[in-house]
Amino acid sequence: MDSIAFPVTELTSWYNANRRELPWRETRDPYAIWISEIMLQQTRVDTVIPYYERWMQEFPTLESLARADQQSVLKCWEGLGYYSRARNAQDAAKMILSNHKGIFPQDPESVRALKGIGAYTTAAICSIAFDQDLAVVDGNVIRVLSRFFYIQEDVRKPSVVKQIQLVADTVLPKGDAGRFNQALMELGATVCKPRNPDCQACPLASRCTAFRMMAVDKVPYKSPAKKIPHHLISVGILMDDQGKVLIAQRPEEGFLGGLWEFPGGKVNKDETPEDALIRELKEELGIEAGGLDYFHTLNHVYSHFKITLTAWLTSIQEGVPSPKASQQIRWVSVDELPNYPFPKANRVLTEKLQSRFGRE
DNA sequence: GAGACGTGGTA
DNA sequence: TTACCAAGTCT
Repeated sequence: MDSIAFPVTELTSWYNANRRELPWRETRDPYAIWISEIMLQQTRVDTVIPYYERWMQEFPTLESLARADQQSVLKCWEGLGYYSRARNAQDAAKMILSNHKGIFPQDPESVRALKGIGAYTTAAICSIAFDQDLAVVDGNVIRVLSRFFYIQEDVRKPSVVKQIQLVADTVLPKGDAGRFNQALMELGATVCKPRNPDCQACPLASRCTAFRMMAVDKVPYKSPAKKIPHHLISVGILMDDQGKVLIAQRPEEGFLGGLWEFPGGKVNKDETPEDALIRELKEELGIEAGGLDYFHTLNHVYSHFKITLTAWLTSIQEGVPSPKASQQIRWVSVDELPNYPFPKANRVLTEKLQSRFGRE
C-alpha cells in the first residue's frame, strides 16, 4: 500500500480556496460538530443548515440535550427523517453525562461506543474536533477514491467499502486529517458529483484513473437497487363533539418511533379502504366507528416502501378508545397539532385539518 | 451480508 | 414519473 500516491497538496490547496462557509465549520466544539455529522448522514447540506441552526438554539449544549424532553427533541428533528438519529443522539448525550462527566470523549473507542455513531462519524468527529489521524469514508470519499484509483467493484458491498477504507487510511496525511477529510468530502459534494462530474474544475483530474480512462460515468459501480413495495393505507380522523381529534403515538423503537399519527393501517387484499379502517379502529382501539366522511388522499415514499394513504373523518359510535400497551393516545384540538412531532404524511393531514377547522 | 430506516431534490 | 441519490448506523 506504500506505493499509493495521492496528490494531497493539490486537494487541500483546492479546499482552502473553494471551501463553502457552513455553520458547523465556524467551531471546534465537539458537540456542535457531532450534531452536524449526525444530521448530515444521508441528508443534503442545504436541508441540514436550517435544522442545525434551530437545534443549536434549542439545545446549545450537550447537557441541555441530555436533559430535554424526548418530544421536544423529536419536534426539533421533525421533517429530517431517520428519526432514530435524534433519539440516539439524546441517548448518547445522556451516556456522556453519566459516563464521561459531561465532557465529550476523545478516544475513538469511547466515541464509537456512543449510540448512532459508527465508523464514519467517529473518524469525522475525532479528526475535525480533536486533530486525530482517522480517515473518513462516506459516500463522497467512496466516489472520489473509487474514481481516482479506478476501483470497479460494487460499492454497495461492505467488503468493498472496507477496501476503500484501507486506501483512505493509507492516503491520509498525518497531522492534517481534519482538513484533508473535509477536502475529500467537499470535492465529492461539489465537483466529483455522482452525475455529470465537473472534471474541468477538479484538482485531481490529471492523475485520476477514471478520468484518464474516460470512465467517470462507469465508476463507482453500484448494483441496482431493489424495487420497493407499495401499500394502501387507510387512516381515521376521529373527531369528538368538541372538535378534538384523536392522535396516537408510535412505539419508541422502530419505524417513526415516538412520533404521532392518526390511527389506521394497511388495507388488505380483497378489502376496501373503508372496511380496512373500520377493522383497524376495532383492532387497535376497540371502538366502533361511525360513518366515514372522505377527507384526503396522498402518496408518500419512505425509505423501503411507498404508500397511498386515504384519510377519513369519522367519530366514535360505540366504545371508549383503549390503545395497546405500546401505544399512547390523546385527544387534542386541531390548533394544538403543530406542537406534536408528526411524520411528513401525517403532517400533510394536520395542515389540511387546520385550514378546514383551525382558528386561523 | 442484507434489510430497516425518511425526506426532498434532480435528471 | 420513476429512479437515484445525500457527510450512515443498527440489527
